[in-house]
Amino acid sequence: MLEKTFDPKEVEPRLYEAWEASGAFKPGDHPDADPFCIVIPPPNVTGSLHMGHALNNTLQDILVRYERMRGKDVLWQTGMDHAGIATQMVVERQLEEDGGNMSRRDMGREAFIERAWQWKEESGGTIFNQLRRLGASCDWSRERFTMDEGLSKAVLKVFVSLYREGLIYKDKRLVNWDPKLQTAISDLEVVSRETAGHLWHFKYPIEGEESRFITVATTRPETMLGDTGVAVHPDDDRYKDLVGKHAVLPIVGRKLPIVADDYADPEQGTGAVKITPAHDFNDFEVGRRQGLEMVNIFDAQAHTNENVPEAWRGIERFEARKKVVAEMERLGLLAAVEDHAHQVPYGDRSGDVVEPWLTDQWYVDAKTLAQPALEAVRRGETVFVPRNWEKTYFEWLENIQPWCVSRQLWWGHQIPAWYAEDGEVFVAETAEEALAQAEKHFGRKVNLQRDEDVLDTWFSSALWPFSTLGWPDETPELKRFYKTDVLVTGFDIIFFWVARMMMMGLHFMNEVPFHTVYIHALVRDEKGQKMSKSKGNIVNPLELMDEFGADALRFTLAAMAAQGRDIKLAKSRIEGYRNFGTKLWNATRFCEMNECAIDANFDPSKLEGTVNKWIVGETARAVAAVSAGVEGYRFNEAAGAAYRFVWNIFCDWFLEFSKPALTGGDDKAKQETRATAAWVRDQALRLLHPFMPFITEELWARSERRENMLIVESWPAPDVALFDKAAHEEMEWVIELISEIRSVRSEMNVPAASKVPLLIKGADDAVRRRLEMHESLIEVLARVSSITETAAIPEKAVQIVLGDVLAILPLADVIDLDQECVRLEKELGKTQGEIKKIDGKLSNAQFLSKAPEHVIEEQRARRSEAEALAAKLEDALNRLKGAA
RNA sequence: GGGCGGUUAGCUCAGCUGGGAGAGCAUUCGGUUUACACCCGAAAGGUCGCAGGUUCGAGCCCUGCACCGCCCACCA
Repeated sequence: MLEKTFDPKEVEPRLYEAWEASGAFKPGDHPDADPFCIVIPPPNVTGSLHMGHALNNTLQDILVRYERMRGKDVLWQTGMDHAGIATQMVVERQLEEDGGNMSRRDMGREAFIERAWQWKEESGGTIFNQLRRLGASCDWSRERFTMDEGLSKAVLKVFVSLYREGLIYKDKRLVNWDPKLQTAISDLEVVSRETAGHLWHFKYPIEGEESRFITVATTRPETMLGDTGVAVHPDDDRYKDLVGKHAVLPIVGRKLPIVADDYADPEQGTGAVKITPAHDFNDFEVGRRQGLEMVNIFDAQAHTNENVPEAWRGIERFEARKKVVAEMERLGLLAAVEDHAHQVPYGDRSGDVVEPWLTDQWYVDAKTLAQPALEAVRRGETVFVPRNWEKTYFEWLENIQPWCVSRQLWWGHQIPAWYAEDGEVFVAETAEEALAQAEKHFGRKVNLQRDEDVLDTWFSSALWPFSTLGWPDETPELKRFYKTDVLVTGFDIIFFWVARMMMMGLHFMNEVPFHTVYIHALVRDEKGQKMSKSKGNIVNPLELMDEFGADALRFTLAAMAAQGRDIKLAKSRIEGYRNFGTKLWNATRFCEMNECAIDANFDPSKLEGTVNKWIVGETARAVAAVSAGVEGYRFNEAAGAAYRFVWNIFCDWFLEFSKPALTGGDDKAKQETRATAAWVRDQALRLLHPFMPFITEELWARSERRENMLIVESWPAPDVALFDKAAHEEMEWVIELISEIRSVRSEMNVPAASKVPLLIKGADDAVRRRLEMHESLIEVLARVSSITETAAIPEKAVQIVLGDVLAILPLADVIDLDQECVRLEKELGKTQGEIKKIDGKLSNAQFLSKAPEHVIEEQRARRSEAEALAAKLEDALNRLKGAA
C-alpha cells in the first residue's frame, strides 16, 4: 500500500542509481533507430548548480527522455569546461588562503598547473553530482573535459590547420588588457558599466604662439602622458589655421601635430580631441591614419613605464590621474572640470577596469569563418527557437571583429607555436614537428622556445559538438551523432559559444553542429532582478530540491519556460507543482485501493461504458497535446496539458465518476473500469515521466509488477481513433450541468449533499416520489446513472452527482428565474448595437448575417448548445419552483 | 545611437494561426463523502499600459506615445 505522500529524499538517489546502473542513459545498440543527440553546454569546472543550470538541464533532460521513450537512439553528451580564467582565479585564491607565501609566480608554471589539476580532481565537477540530483540522464560514461587528451588533440589540430590556412595569425594591435589578471581578454569579456566621472578640459599651448592654447577634453587625464597628436575636424573653422601646427604636451614636452580628421566631432567637447594611439581604440585608428607616433605609457599592471618623464614613472594609473590633474591645475592649464557620466569598460571576471594596451596577440580571422555560419542560418540549416534570436546572431556575425584568442594565463591549452631566437615562428602540433620545421627553415638544428600563452577557453568550447564525439578521429559516434540535434542554451552565450560552434563546426565538419538552437530565458528572482551574489538574491536550486523534490522544481521550470521571456521564479509555484506530484501519487493510490490493474486483454478502442470511452479519448488528446508541446519546444504548453489532464480531467472527473462502478455490484462494469483506470494511470505516468522522472518511476514500479523501468518504456501513441465524439459530448454535457448545479447550490447556501443523509443513503420512497414529480431531473439522473454505470436511480451509486442535484430541491424557489428570463427577452428584443452595449459577449450575434458561413455555423452551434443547456436547467428549476 | 523584449486578476505568469479573458498563489464562503487537507466544492477580483487604425470581430494585426528591462555600439 502506498503511503499518503511521496518522499523524494528516499526515492531520488535510489532511482537515479538504478537508472544509471541499468545503462539506460547510454545510447543503445539498436542501429535501426534514429539517432538523437544533445551536447550539454559544459558547465565550468568551478561551477556549482545555479538556477540557470537547473533550467537548462531540465529542458534538455525532458527532450532526451522524451526522445528515448519515442524509441530513438539517444546520446546526451556530457562534459565540463576547464574555464581558464575562472579556474586559475580559484586556485590562486586557494593558494592565498592556504596561508602559503607561495604565489602562482613563485611556484612556477608547472607546479601551478599540477596544483590546478589536483584541484580539478578533488573538487571540480561537484556540479555533476548536482545534475544527478536534478535527474539529468546524461551518459556519464562518455564524460569529457575540455583539457582531456582527446580534446587537446582536437584543439591542436584546429589551431594548426587554421594557422596554415591563414585564418589564425599573430598581430600587434590594441587589446583589452586586464591589469589585474594581466592578460588580454576578448571584446566579449568586457562589460561596460556607467560610471560617474569627470570631464577635464586641458589647455595645450601652441608651439611658437605665445599664450595661445588648444583645449582638449578627456575622461582619462593620465593618458595625456601618451598623447602624440591633437585632432580637429577638417571643416571646423575655429581650428582651421592650427592644422599643421604643433601643440606642446604639458608635463612631457612632446610636440603634438595638430591634424585634421573626421573623427573629431565639432559638437563634442571642445571640438579638439587629444590622440593617444596606444591607449584608445579610436585614437589608434586616427593615429594609424595620420601617421602619429604610438607611445605606450603603461606596463602590464597599468603602472606608468619608462616612456614617461622620469618623475612620473612607476605610478599606478588612477594615482597618475590625480597627479596629472593636480599638475595641470598647478600649471594653470586646467580649463574646466565637468561632472560626466560615462561608460567604463570592466573585465567581466576580474572586475577591474580594462586598459586598451598595445601587445602581440594571436587572432582568429572571425570574419572569414563567419560567412558560412551566416549562410547556414539564412538558409535554415540551423534554426533558432524562438526565431527572433537569429537577428541578434546575424547582427553580431555581420560586424564581427578579429577574435583575440591568446591569454596570458597558465591554465588552458598552451598555444602550439614555437619561436626561434630571431623570432621566427613555427606552428605545429608537437615540439618535434616544430623543431623539424625550424631545421628545414634554418638548415640546421636550432633551439625553440614555446609560446607561453594559452588559448581562450571558448576556443576549445567552440569545438565541443565534434570534439566530444571523437574528432579528429573518425569514430562511429562522430559519424552517427554529428550533426547533433538541438542545442539548448541561454541567450547570454550566443556570441561566446553558439556562433563560434557554428563557425568551427562548418569549417571542420562541413556541416552545422545542430539543426536547432533552443534559446531559453534567464531565471530571475521573484522581483525580476538578475540573480547575483552581490545582490544576495540567489535562489539555490539545491535548497528548493531539498524542500520540494527534484520533480517539483523540474516541473516548475518547464511550466514557466515560455518562449522569449525571462522567468521570475516564485516559490509558491514550486509548491503548487509539488502538490501536483502528490495528487498524482494519490490517484495511483486510489487505483491501488480499488484493485485497478493492467489487463492483458484490455483494448481501449473496445469499451462499453461512456465514462471509460470518454477518458481514453481524453487521454489520447492529452498525449497529442504534450507531444506537440515538446516537439515545438513549447515546454510550458506540454507541462500545462499534462497537468490539466491529470488533475482536472482524470482526478476531478474520471475518478469521481468511476466510483459507482468500482464499488457497485456490476462485475462487468467494475472490471472494465478497473482496467481502464489502470491503463489511463500508466499513460499518465508515461506522459509525465520526462517532466517528473522520479515520482513517475517510483509509481510505475509500485503500481504493478513490471518488466521494465519506466525510463525505457515507450511514449504513448496519440491514437485519435480513441476519441469517441458521442461519449465526449455526453460527458461535456454532464460536466457542465453538474458544475452549473454546484454553482447554484453554493450561491444559495444549500448545505452540501452529505448533510442530507436521507438523500444520499436513502433512495427511499419519499425521495423517489419527489423525483418523479420532476421529469427533467429524472432525465438528468437517468443519464448520469447510465454514464456512471449503475442501475437506475439512487443508491450510493450516483452519490456525488445526485447529492448535488437533490440538494437543490428544497430551495429551488429562491432562484429568481423570472428575472433571468426578462433579461434575456430584453436583450433579444433590442437592436444589435444596443445589445453590444449591454453585453459584449452577445456581440457575435450582430453580424451573423455577414460573417463567413463556417463562422456562422460555429457560432450558431455553440449558442444553441448553450441555450439548450440553459433551457434544460431552467426548465427543471421552474418545475421545482412550481412544485415547492 | 542601433536592436530585442515586456506592460493581462492583489502577486508570479500563461494565452501558439484574430472568434468563449485563463492558471498557480493569496483572499472570501462552504466542506469529518473510505485517493489526496500538499485535499474537495464555490465565489469575488481584469476599461488585457495609453491613443488611434484595420476587421463583422482585436489581449493578439498596423501606427504613434508612455513606462520598465535586456543586448550591442559608443562621443573625447
